[in-house]
Amino acid sequence: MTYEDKMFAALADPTRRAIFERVAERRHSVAELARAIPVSQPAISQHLKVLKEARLVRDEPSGARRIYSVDPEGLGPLRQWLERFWGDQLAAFKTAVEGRNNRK
Amino acid sequence: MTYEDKMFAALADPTRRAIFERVAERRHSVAELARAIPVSQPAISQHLKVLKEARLVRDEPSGARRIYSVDPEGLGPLRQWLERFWGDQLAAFKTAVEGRNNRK
DNA sequence: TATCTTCATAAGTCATGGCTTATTATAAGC
DNA sequence: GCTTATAATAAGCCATGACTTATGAAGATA
Repeated sequence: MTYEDKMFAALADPTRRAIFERVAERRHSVAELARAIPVSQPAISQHLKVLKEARLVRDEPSGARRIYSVDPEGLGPLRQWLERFWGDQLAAFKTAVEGRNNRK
Repeated sequence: MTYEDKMFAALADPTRRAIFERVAERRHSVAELARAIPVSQPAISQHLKVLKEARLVRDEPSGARRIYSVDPEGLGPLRQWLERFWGDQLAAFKTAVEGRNNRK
């Protein structure tokens, strides 16, 4: 599975996106996330594992805790993917408008 | 389920992304997509339904065929979501670098 | 009208994924 | 050293989702 696949798959789950969004805001320990989000601690750990394998978050030990933070370059591939289509989309919009006009 | 949820879920599947990418390039009929992508025609239709409900593609009848094209504004929400984090990501990168420097 | 094409839907199968509880490992604090 | 806190992993459950074949509806073509 490519990283692109993993990234899209990781962001597909709402709970996991919620975790990512919190981590993006500021670094969190697992327990903090488990307190903030209504799923069990193991569920949080499992989601973090998926996010980590998609290179969206990093982790760092801090005593008994493990601090998760955003991988700074994590969303790069998503941005690149999006930009591949952004120009195309504008072009498509243009031709769509033109098509509508021609049809009249 | 919100449109944001639907959009991320729709883009999570590789086959469905492949369909979207082809449709983004140029408009396709269902049969064309079924010829190009190694799944059955019903599978294509099912994927297109998901993409349509996520507002990523539009369809238009053309005789017995049905032509699918990109919804010009379809990726807008994804772009907005991404931009929410892009600044944060750069900031996080900055603080990460600073943290590394301070630690030395 | 009869046939062929195109596409959507129905129904069923199978794998995956998100969740839980139970358990274990490691570090901190008394 | 013992207990408490933190987090990862294991095992199992259940819903969802991606696919298939079968079928039916609607338009094109003869």
